[in-house]
Amino acid sequence: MLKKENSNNWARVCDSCHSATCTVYCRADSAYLCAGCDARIHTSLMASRHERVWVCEACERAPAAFLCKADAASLCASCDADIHSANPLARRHHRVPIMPIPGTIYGPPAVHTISGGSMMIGGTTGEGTEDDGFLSLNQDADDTTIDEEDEDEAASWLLLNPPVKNNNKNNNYGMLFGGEVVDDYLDLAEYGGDSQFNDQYSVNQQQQHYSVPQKSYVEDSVVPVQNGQRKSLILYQPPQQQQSHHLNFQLGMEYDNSNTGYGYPASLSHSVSISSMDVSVVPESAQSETSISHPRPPKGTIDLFSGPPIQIPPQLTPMDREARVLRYREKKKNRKFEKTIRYASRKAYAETRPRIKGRFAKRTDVEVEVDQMFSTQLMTDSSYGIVPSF
DNA sequence: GAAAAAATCGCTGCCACATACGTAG
DNA sequence: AGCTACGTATGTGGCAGCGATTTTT
Repeated sequence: MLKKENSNNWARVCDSCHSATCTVYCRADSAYLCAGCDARIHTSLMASRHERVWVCEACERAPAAFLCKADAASLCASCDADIHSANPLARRHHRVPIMPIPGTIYGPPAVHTISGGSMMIGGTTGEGTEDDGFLSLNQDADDTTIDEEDEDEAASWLLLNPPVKNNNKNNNYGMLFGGEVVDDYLDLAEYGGDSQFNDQYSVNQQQQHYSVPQKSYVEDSVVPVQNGQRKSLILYQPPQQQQSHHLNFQLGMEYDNSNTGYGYPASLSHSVSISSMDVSVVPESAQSETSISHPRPPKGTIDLFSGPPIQIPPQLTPMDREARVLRYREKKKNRKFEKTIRYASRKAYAETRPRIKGRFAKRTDVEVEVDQMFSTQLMTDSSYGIVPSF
């Protein structure tokens, strides 16, 4: 909805080149700059310290004042007021004051000087990984937007703490270290299904290894909900776990908390809050695990979900944060959106099954006989049997 | 420009039944 | 421990229906 207004002819042009549409506003220079000019001007160390903010994505004429999480858009005060007073739904959009863009966003990565999750609000961190998109000069504005969203999404993960449901007195759940989230959060559904419970971190081990999932058929990734359900969960953290740990980061590696039997309780959900573009079809079992926001606790168990939300403030170091963002991006890149067929035999049967308006219909006796004859003949002709399940 | 209508899009539930899985004997 | 029988749960695809969103009038 914001983009409609972007197409107008009133977008402010770059004060430097006077040709391209501006994307950032430099407060030090009091200048609106396009991506190219901003990169050129602010690549030097001194200039990179200029405080800049994104230009409002709606009017493209004023510095952004707020970041709307729902729209993933930076908006000036005027547009923010207009857009978010339009209807009750819009009013509920979570907006935060926009933060200045740290360092140089187009050149080499800026040195991390900001710690903690709140640095993410502006949508940039100056990270310099090859694919993080911050950003080469050749990349266009769309890429910028995508990377903003990507970064913001990653940030939203980092800002949250994972739920830990304490129903096993011997487990530390492998989820928290010094108030921070261990792998399972960013590695949600790395292998899907039960396998996520195998992701473990060994406090006293320095070596890392992959936890081989027992059921590896679900490869889909799950983006965690940005707020709401998971936030409201109670975190438990054994005191000794708070002391220290090594975050032996390697891209794509799984941590191993071997002294945890299960990283997650089975009833814990990975709620999904993603756009329709990000929706991937997953097997029903996996889907159910990821879509039930508040599973009803079994009888005799304590409902840890019903209490007031308790949040432990994030204590991420910049290195931790960077590691997680990288891991998040890696996983996002490897996400699979195809539907995973677990049982080919069932697929084969479903495809041959008679339907009425798309629904499976009962087979008549004649159809059953014909089908049996057909399948028998096939077996004799080509040794065709039941499609093996996998 | 605003409002209403129409069109489009995306998600969800339903159905039957072979197969997987768990339990008891 | 291994086997069998039985009951229950799961997964599969295409369509209708619904709500949300976008486009047209």
